[in-house]
Amino acid sequence: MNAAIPLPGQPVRGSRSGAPVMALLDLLGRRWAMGVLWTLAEGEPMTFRELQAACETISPGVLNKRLAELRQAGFVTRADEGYAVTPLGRRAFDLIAPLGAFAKDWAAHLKTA
Amino acid sequence: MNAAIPLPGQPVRGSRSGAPVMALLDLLGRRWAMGVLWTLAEGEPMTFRELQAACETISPGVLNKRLAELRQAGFVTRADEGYAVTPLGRRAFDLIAPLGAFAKDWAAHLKTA
DNA sequence: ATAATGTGCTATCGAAAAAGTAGCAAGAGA
DNA sequence: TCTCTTGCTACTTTTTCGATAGCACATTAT
Repeated sequence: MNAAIPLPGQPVRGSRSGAPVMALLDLLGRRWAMGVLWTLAEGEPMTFRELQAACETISPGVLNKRLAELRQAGFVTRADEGYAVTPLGRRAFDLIAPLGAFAKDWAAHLKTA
Repeated sequence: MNAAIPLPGQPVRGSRSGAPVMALLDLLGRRWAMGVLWTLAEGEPMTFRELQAACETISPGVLNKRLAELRQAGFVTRADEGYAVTPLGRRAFDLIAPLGAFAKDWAAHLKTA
């Protein structure tokens, strides 16, 4: 019934002791988690439906769940104008942002190989 | 029987056009994908069972599947001594490595808040 | 006042993925 | 040959996801 949100210090996937990085990987490794953060960071603030449309194929139930998790993790907040990333969430996004450029190299690499 | 692995240029979660970054987020956003890459990058080369033990709670079926995906994506190879990351996989790891330090800040932030 | 429309979700249900456990085939060593 | 290790595969249960329907509330239009 309850799906616990991975938090540092508690047993999570990959670590019974809840090593912070494993808790983070568990949280961000859930389907759509990084996609939502990525999309929101590029277009905040966004309403629920805007976010849903931007993600193209996400279902409302999953979006709602990911938003709840990201909010509890302190990465996202909800203001009057819609959802936005917190300063902490912005830092997280800044860390995964370079993946964009890398992904292009990766695509090129796959074509060659 | 075969679950397609996300590739740039093909429809993936978050993008019908297969934007490289979305394909990458789909691939790495699968359960355990980043954890396996992380663990392997820190201890390569590793045998199947070493990797399994290092991940503590992964099941062999999932590990096998993630390894197959990561190999097809060009991030991991299999040599005589065991599994290892490719130069491309190393680059990917280098990008997510800063998450380790960030995770500690995040843990501290959650305690304060 | 009433109806129509938009927003933010929640509910439901079948499908897919992951967790947990058993065990097998192949090779090494005793 | 018997045993042990390695690298998986198979199977069953549990969890998560995906897709769709639709409800409560607010706003605007008639």
